[in-house]
Amino acid sequence: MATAASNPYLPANSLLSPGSIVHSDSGSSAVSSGSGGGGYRGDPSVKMVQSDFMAASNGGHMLSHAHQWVTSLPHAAAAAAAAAVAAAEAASPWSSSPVGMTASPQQQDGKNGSRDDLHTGTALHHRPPPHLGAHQSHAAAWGSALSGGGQQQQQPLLYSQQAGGFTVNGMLSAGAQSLVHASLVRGDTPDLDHGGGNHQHHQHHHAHHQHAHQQQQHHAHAQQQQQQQQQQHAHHQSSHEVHSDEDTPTSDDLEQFAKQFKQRRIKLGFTQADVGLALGTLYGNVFSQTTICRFEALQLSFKNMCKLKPLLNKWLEEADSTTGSPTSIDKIAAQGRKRKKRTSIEVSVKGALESHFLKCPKPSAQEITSLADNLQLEKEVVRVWFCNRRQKEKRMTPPGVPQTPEDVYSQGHFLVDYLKDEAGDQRVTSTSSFHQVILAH
DNA sequence: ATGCATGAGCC
DNA sequence: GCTCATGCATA
Repeated sequence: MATAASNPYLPANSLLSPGSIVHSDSGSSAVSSGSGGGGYRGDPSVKMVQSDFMAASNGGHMLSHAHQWVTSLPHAAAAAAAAAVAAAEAASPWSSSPVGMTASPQQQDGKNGSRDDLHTGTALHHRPPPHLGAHQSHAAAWGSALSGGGQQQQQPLLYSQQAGGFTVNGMLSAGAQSLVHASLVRGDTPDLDHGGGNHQHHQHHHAHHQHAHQQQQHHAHAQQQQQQQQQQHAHHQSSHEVHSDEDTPTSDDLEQFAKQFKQRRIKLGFTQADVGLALGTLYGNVFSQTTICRFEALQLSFKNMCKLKPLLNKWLEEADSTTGSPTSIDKIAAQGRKRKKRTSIEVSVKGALESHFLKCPKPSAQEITSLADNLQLEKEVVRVWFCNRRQKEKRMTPPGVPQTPEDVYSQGHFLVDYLKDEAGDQRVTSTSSFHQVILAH
């Protein structure tokens, strides 16, 4: 169905003057980031024409006409692929892991280690969280993170400034809570763990499983930092591993942590959004509900998970230590980032896209163009769709795959089938519990 | 919880 | 133009 044709977002920033700052390259765009421009939502003053924005932000290519954002597609030409879609949606090809320590996900590779503020608080990594008692079979780690060029980029640190006063210490500064307006503590009782639909708390056993080595042999890469030895040590400590925030966790660690994190978070009565904001006020990096959610669901890349874990871990510690303290949360105005209205792609069209994706995950510009033409979608929309589709496949947890063994069976088999991939990419994942279950099955 | 989108950095 | 981290908007 067509999305609203006109969508006047309200840019609060100074940018987007059709004639002044038309930059066609991303490199020079100083548009976003930094200097909280003020939320466009809260400032309904300016209106702009979408086409202008379009021309300015996307390499300057013009659309056929003004409101081309409308993406509707009447004919259901590719309805046949619908089934495939469903399947593919749920299945995410994982490769098996390289066991051992073949891969070492480097979070920020050396070349552009500009992201320092991440470690602002790393100094106080003290008490190891009381977690992890369940299982541990970190035989392998995800090797996925071996990017050829290592193009890690990091956020330009937005909103680091907080209006003096609204947040004391993120949201849980012990002792300071009194002066905080405890307005928004979710009224829910602090000891419900059904809260936001959290249901999977049981742990399953994993059989140690390590197979199919799939080493990354992209091209010669020589930058290597030592950071994975710790896990090997902890390996023979049959009780629980003791990883400090510095080392590289295994996928099991992450899985464990994510689960525990979610549990604690809910117990403490915080929403994902709260946490995201707290991280911002505590460490200078705000994160959205989306990100927290994806973290908990392991829907981020391994590298990304590794990067966020320390932050969340510290938040957890804080939160745990200040039990029962009401906290404050404030909205920090969203960035003045005018977005194109989300295009809603029809199911039938998605089906078509899916089938194409299965055949060719990386269509050429030309193919994209014709595909877009056939589906009557904007080329850019199609391009982005493929990008997102590819990205989705690289996540830790295949979308829709539940964490419980039972559920795994129901849709597990095709997980295995999709264990294919094109050449250059090795998103090696390894032993994640359910994966093993499937294979063992 | 997720789909579509933005943008930095790389090629 | 791609990847990757991330998020607004929405189902």
